[in-house]
Amino acid sequence: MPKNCNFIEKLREVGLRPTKQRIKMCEVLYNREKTFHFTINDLVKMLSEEMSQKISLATVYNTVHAFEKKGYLKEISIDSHKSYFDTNTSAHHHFFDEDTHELIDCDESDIDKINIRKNITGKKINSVEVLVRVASDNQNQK
Amino acid sequence: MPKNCNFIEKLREVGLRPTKQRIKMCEVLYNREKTFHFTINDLVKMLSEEMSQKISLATVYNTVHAFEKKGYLKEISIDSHKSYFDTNTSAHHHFFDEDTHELIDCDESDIDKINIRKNITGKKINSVEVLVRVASDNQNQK
DNA sequence: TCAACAGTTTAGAATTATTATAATGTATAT
DNA sequence: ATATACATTATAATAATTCTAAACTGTTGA
Repeated sequence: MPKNCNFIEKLREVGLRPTKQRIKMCEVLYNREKTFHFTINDLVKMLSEEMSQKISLATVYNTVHAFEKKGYLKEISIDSHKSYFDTNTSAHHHFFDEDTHELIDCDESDIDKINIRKNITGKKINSVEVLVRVASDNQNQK
Repeated sequence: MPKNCNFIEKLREVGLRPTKQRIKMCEVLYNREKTFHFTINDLVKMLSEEMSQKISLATVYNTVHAFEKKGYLKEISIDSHKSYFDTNTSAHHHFFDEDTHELIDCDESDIDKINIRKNITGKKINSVEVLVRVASDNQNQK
């Protein structure tokens, strides 16, 4: 698929140089049907599988954060030990499966709009995010 | 205040030995009007100020996690870089001030009850938590 | 009361995730 | 084509957390 041209343009639009590594990352992240969630570790694995030459860990970190800053990726805080990222950058909520450590998107229709009545003086709301933790029904429940 | 007896009993009830260090931690954490939020770092500082002898960092980690497992503390995920804990273990939501990195409790009345329409087969909901990120109104907004 | 044991604490080493550094490489505008 | 500014790389550094093994201390039962 010659989608790379799109990525080159996309990168250029937001002021990122379309380097080999960034284009490869775009392919891995965005050349797919659905958005998905990953940790840096996941991504490194995916990249090293897809690429002939290896990619530096530092580059993956830098590029992911560059993408995040530009709004290509969203970071999700669930677990203080790992950073999860989401290629779905729109405002949405998540389920987190505590058994498998898997993140699942909530559709907009899954949760009612959240109405916040409290106001912190001098502060504006940047985001409102719901995290629903789920686990297997029968076994241990925490 | 001779509240220590309560702590000794409380610890015993959940099967934790009432050692000097754990009792001290109970005092620092629960001998106060209001519940509060802290990071391990905060707690180490508070403890070293209050105690004559120093307490090992490893002990603080172990004991905090022991408390968490027993339901004395709740961990809150906000930031992948730091673990925040809350002495308020009831289900409630939070504001996070991105300027000061301060956590603020939501009263129950501040947010409507959240209704989740999606069901993950075979999984039960363990918790539903809302995090509202706020920041200064005028300056940078991310 | 006291010995023995199991659970705890401790300091420091190890681990893990992440970030900084400095040299080398490369995309871009001229 | 070339200079320059930005990227990438390997490695070192840092930060938070966990592990380890030895010393210590509540607890239990004699």
